[in-house]
Amino acid sequence: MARPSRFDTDQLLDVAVRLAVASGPAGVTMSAVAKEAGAPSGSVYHRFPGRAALLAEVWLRTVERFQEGYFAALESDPDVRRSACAAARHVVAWSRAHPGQAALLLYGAQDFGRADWSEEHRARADRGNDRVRRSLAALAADLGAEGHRATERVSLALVDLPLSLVRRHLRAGDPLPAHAEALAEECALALLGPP
Amino acid sequence: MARPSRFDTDQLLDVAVRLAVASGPAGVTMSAVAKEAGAPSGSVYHRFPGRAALLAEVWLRTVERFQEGYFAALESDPDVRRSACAAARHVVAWSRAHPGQAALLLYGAQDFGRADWSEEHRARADRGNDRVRRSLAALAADLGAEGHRATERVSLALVDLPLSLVRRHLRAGDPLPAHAEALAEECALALLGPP
DNA sequence: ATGATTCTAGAGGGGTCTCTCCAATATTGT
DNA sequence: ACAATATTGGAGAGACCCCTCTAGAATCAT
Repeated sequence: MARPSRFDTDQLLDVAVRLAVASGPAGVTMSAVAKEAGAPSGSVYHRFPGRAALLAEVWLRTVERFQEGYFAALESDPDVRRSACAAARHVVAWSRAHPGQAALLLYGAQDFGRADWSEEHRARADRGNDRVRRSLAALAADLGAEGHRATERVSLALVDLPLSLVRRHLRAGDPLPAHAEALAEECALALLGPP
Repeated sequence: MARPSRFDTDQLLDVAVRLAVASGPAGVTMSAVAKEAGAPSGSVYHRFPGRAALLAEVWLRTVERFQEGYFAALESDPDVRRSACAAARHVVAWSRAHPGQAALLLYGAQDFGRADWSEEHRARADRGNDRVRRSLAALAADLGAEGHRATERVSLALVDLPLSLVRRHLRAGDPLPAHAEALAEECALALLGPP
């Protein structure tokens, strides 16, 4: 029904990921993406109405890809503690498998200009965040510890701490060591407390 | 011996901190600092040879101010576990006392353009990092657990996890809750394992 | 073939930022 | 009073970036 595209959305987003890894979110400019993809700026603006939309899409695509497996891990086992371990491991394993996108995950939505996003993009981000929050609260409840504070501790164990482990190595430039998944699991179990 | 300065270094760095909190490291531009301080750009360039130097100074000043108390906490008690608790608490307490500078601490040197820093600035950053690494390794040894992996776990307990706790609240925009220090301490103890 | 549609292609305006440069100015030591 | 000096004050060049706009090319449906 029309001319075929030489530069499709995913391809441009891949370029954006590379640029963000190399120079941070600030390095993801419309002209940098165009140059790196070998495309004229017009093609980039044809796909994305502006820089804010590009940044939103690259962030949301990455987060949603990560969360897909994360949710699966969180409900992977009838034994809640085993699910928790799977979730902690998933953070590390996914980062190992996708080091570029993992580097993005270490930033926050704010670093990708959340304040300038469209209403839809913000809603999409909130949807994902809420889902994570609810899943972690449910897991905390299943562990027998309810309340805001217990959920906070579970979040630290299954999200922040594994991410910190990843950050520590990616920031230093070296790949994740072989024992990283095991370490994330041990730490998560220690934080969840005795059964 | 000369005309008195209307804009001294610390004053300009304070402005830089405010800008970084508001718009991230990318918002710390020479012209933004000048405008926010009510100074002409020439005055800013008189204090700092360029933007890289300004970013390095604002980052290093913040980190060094934080580390000052952190080292004291790490060696505050003959009982190693008590020192560890003090260190974990310090991260949260310092962030509570200095929310602006704490927001900077959640970034990394790379976000402040480390790649463009002078040799001196980089050496200064390395010196601080090495000192932290050594202190944590010594503490790990005192706990009876030696080796790379034990040090990594101690670092997670006494640096990354308390920082994650701070990040979680600052990113959301709310102040640190009253129980934050206690939570950091509990989590740190859980990660260090049984005595 | 023809028109409709989708996309490429890139020039250029308007803005911001970094950094340089020079004149003006206020203070101190003598 | 006067020279020395550290600093202010700001204009402006050059680079980069965001975005708009127009022209044309490639494809599909009829």
